[in-house]
Amino acid sequence: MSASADLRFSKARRLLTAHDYKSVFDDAVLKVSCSQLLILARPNGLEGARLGMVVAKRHIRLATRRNRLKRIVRESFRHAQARLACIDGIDGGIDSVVLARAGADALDKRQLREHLDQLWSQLARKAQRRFATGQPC
RNA sequence: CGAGUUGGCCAGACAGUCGCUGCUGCGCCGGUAACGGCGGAGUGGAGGAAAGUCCGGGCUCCACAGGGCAAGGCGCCAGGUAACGCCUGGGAGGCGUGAGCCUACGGAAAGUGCAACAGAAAGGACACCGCCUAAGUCGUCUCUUCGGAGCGACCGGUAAGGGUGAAAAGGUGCGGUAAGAGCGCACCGCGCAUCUGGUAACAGAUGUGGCGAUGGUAAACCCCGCCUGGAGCAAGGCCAAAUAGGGAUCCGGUGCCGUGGCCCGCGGUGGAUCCGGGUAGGCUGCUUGAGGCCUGCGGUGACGCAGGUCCCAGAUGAAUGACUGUCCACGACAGAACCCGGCUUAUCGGCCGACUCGCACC
Repeated sequence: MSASADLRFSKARRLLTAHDYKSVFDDAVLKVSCSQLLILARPNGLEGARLGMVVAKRHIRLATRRNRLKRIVRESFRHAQARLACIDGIDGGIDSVVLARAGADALDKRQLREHLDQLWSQLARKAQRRFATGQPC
């Protein structure tokens, strides 16, 4: 099957351990954001993109709102992952961590999806500019 | 029909597509195997509060002879329960026309404390304005039938009335009296005794006391009775890379270093295996339970007993979502994290049962 048709989101597509998260935070060469969200990312050298999330209780108090936000982020990543899996100049996909800022739960789901889709496009373009110039990773 | 009380139930529905996760088959790959990975199928997948973490248990580890003290909690009576601060039934007091609702509801004749302002006085009544002048004393007063009478003062009596206050020392009425007073009586209240009903809380009746015995406050100290060891699933158990240091056994026909003039010896150093240790990580605990539903029986009820039947989340960077369409009442509060029983708080609406009041009609 082709990567572009793959909309699944198995465990191979997620950051699972504290190590995975730490390596993204320590080497976040890519960064895109809006007022409610921040995405840090780096190439992972693996086949396919991976997603992690940090939604702090400090910023979003209610568990229901946190769950809702995570679901929306996962869903948008699921649809956007093909763009992050094959980027010119990178051998493999990129790891991303989505951080929620205070007020992220004030957006409705449609607004959130729009913001996220924009951010994923920005991230793909940035990655392409950063690495397509021949700079090895 | 309207207004209300109370008990219980539901928590948008359906279809399609794309996803997540537990379980059970299937196929392929790796592996001696246990098992792991990938693909695909079927099937299960948040709540009435999952919440607050306020109580009570189970479970686990630690501690523990017994008794006392301290500290904290609870507090009408009886029952239910694994247990409770919960629930049920009953009593008492309060609220409501009523159905019903509310109550931290033990003790103030063991002690200590507290009560602003007002008021004379706030706790063994010491009376401010009043009321009274019977008994006693006095008078240079008035009258006199010469016995006294009146008036005034003193000595006193009193707690009816006024006023203050949240509260003023039983209440109301009649008698009584100089005026008054449980001083006497009737009824009510209160205390005590006996009897009756009730398991009891308590209620009723009768008698009795004469109420200066016993004002309030114990979510003030306190007293009495009962209860309570500590920590929590990051509990606890198992596997175990790495790494520090450790123990045992074996191996070189005994190397190297030290001690020494040299040999033996002694100490250190090497390799292998095993033990122990336990970090990262993984597994387990982890969902079959004081379990749900149905029927019958016992009980006013909470609930209990018996039989039948069902298996109904188990994630772990953390699963229930997204999109499209149709319909309607246009969808609130809100997300399991070891598990139960409660309480409390949040909440759009809807459904069912029982009962009360008002109006209309028969």
